[in-house]
Amino acid sequence: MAASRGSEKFQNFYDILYIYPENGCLARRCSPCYTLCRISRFDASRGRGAGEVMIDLKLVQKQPEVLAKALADRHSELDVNEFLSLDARRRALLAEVESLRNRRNTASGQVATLRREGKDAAPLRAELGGLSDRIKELDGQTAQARADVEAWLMRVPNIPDASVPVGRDETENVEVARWGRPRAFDFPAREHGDLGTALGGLDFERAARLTGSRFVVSLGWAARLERALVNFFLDRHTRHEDYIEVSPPYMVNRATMTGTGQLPKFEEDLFKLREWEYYLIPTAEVPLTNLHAGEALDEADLPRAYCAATPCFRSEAGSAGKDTRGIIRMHQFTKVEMVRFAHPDDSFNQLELMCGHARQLLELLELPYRVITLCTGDMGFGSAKTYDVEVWLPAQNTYREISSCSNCIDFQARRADIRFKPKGGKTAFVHTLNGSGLPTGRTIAAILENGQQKDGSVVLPKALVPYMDGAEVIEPR
RNA sequence: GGAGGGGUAGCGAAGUGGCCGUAACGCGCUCGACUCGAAAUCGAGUUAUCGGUUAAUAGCCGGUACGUGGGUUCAAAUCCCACCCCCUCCGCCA
Repeated sequence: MAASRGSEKFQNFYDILYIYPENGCLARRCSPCYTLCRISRFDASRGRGAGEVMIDLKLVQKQPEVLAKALADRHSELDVNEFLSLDARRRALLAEVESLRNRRNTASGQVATLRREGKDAAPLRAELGGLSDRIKELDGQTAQARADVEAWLMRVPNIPDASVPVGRDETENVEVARWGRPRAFDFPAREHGDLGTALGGLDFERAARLTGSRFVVSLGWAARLERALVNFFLDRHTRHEDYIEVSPPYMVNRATMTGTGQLPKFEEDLFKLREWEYYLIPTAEVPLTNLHAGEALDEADLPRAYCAATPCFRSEAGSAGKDTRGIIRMHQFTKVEMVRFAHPDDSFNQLELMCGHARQLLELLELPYRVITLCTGDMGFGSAKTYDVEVWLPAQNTYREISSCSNCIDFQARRADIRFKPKGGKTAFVHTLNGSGLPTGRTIAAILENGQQKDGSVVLPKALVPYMDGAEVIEPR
């Protein structure tokens, strides 16, 4: 299936990997990620690693360039050779300690036999005296070697799907769809921050006083509009689509953040509690995807869909000076998130479906948008394929991201240990998808800018009128 | 915060130092028998993972895993210590 989608550039790449054809999802199951990143399972509820590191090094030993290429397409700084030496050390230690254990186990069995027969086991016991200490010592070294390997693997990004264009940065993303026509203005379109402030709904000054920059206070119609949008979005997802509404924790532990890929690499993007090993969620994707961490779902339960409206907290480290006007980039914003758990054979269909759900919302809100496929250099860490939906913002005279829909395939499922049991087959990792549907802030920005009139009033989309107690227009005071 | 109970395979649950982790028993699942077909019934099968070997995620050999970590022991699901989570009751509290 991936082969038919595959770009020429990736064709070779995936052909190498067509090794495990039994499960019908060739490219994904054969991706280097599958063989490489069989990272230790951890029990999210307990917040620490519980399993063995699971690595199949053979493929990398034979084809180290496979992973190297994937990393290069991602512009990753990771060096495959570093991994190879780390893992070689791990395996050498493992072989040694395992043979010692074997010796101890057989000898212990002999002691038991001798005792049962009433013979003297003392000499044998004396011989085994120092064995456990030596094993303990080697165990420590092995655990460290394993941790080194694991730490390396946790920083390996997901492998791009064959259909993803190879590219350096956002300039090489590919537009795949466009809906609606940007309105022609017979007056200069005003920026949403100005409009919202003038209409008395947005207050940046007081927010800065309460907290700091990149926060906003919504008042009156703006607060009401935010609530209306949350209800409108959730109603669509739960009444017209198959999503189960969730109200999750807004702060989660370290294992949960690791499960979806925010940690260990992106700690600086997160707000962390000082006295607790808890983090504020940057998106509801984190609690929703981890909802089934450590579980094995019924195959019949797939696909399974959840949605949640939550605040999202982001430090926006590294974006100083970017989007300083308006409410495009806040430390806290409210977003409705969609998450889907899919069968590996079905996940790319589910991506199209879910992206369609996000697009539908914009169409109902009469907001022009376009859809782009992110290239390899612009994709998020955990994603194998991402569509960005971009809404038209007249004041910026451009399309801006309002939803990002990603298929993470088995990347997060492996980290969070989310599996399913196929009928008559071995348990396998599910595929996880997530998408915004939609954030309230950027949606309000788009509604204000696209619906503005010459007198500074804003016409609301018809779909929202019932959610706004019948109000059709936001009037200047 | 205090007292008590609990955490074992996909699920429930037995198991108090070696013959019990290819984990009793039950459910589920897979295959088969019976049946026109199904249900019911009967029979058989069914933990995961790491390392080695290998073309192999097939076999075979070995290791590990009974909430997590540590300790005692030749040997730990089992004994000891600490911690986490769940349940019941008490206290406090939005």
